[in-house]
Amino acid sequence: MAKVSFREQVLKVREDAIVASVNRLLAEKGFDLMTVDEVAADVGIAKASLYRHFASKEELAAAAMVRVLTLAQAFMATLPATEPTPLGRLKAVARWTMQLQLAGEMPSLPSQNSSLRTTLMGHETYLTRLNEVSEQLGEWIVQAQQQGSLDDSLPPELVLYTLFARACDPVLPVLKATGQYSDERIIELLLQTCFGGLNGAPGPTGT
Amino acid sequence: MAKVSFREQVLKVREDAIVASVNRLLAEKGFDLMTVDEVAADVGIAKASLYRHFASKEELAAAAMVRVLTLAQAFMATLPATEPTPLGRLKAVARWTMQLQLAGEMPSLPSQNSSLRTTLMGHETYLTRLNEVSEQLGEWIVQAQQQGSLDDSLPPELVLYTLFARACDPVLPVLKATGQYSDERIIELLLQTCFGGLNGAPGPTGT
DNA sequence: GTCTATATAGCGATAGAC
DNA sequence: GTCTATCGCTATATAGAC
Repeated sequence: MAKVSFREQVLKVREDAIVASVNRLLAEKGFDLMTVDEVAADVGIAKASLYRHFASKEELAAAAMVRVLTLAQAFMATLPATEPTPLGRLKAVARWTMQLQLAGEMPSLPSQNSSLRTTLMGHETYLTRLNEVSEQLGEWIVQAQQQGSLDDSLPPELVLYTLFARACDPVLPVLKATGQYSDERIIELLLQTCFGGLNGAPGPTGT
Repeated sequence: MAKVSFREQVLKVREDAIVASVNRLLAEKGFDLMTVDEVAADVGIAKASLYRHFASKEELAAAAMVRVLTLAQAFMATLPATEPTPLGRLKAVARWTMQLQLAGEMPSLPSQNSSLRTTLMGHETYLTRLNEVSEQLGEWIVQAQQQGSLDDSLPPELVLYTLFARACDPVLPVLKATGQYSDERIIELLLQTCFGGLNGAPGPTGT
């Protein structure tokens, strides 16, 4: 295992550079508009060389998703030390995803592209990472509901899906485009609408 | 003006059929994956005939958006008779958009496709309709905030964008795909998370 | 393993007959 | 105004030299 380490490390560095480019381009243009030629040009290699590392455009996107999920896992692992409450950790994760989006590093995949979904649903590493992240979040969600800091009338999976959806909420780029708000203010506003809702927390709920 | 009415009415019926097909296909596959060949096949005419009515694929999508916005306007015009409060009207609109999505008739446009955005930003009818709908919603938003039924610390435009975003929220199809919830339940859950937030209304806000 | 050059295919749009 | 047939372009993916 240590024998081929040098060549393999060089390879890994190259592939990391590729995935980083893919990640940025996915965030900037989305999967459908991103072309493999662009990726190759951005990395500075020929397209054919790219296909030596990844079998298809879909595999490139999957690698970028794995990268982001791994980053999320690393961030979540630090939270028990800084955030004492489950709700605090969930909000910290939501804030982290929004910061990623503001930084132009949140890959955006169309929910409808079937060839891409097929690849993702057959991609073991992606599924594993997604599962691990979901498990950890689900744990915190249930704990927050038990503490009464999250609405326990909501199915935990709905809360999970909502957090995933807010990670790529189109409201964020629209707010950003108005130029009226600082990045910090955008994040605070979106956290407010996500967790507190539009009604406002202490006010009336009904009607 | 009355002279050509018959031929023009025939034309209009044909075009309505085209736009209805486009609307359904946009909801089903999204703009990027929808092909003009499919539209022609769905309507039952040749592609060249389609291009006699609409200049481009982007114009087709714009027509579908105008259709939906017009339907929304018609629905909103009925609300003062049935919904006494501004918040009630906003919730009714949100519910209506979710029903449209559940019915498979909410066209989904990518927020990133630039050629499409260019066409939309130059499409007078679309811009007018969009403006009218936004104006009416904005009015109700401000009223609801004044009554204390919507959080008045949120910029009204943020509330507006949020309502637009929830109209095509990806959480809805995901919930639907689990098969665990009735359509009515899905709508209630999403209204709850949108207006009441994840925290739950009477509970603690901070942390 | 990286390159240049090319195969292959799908799609938006149009020509031209009727 | 509708059709069939086709153009022209772009993008994924691959062949083959080095």
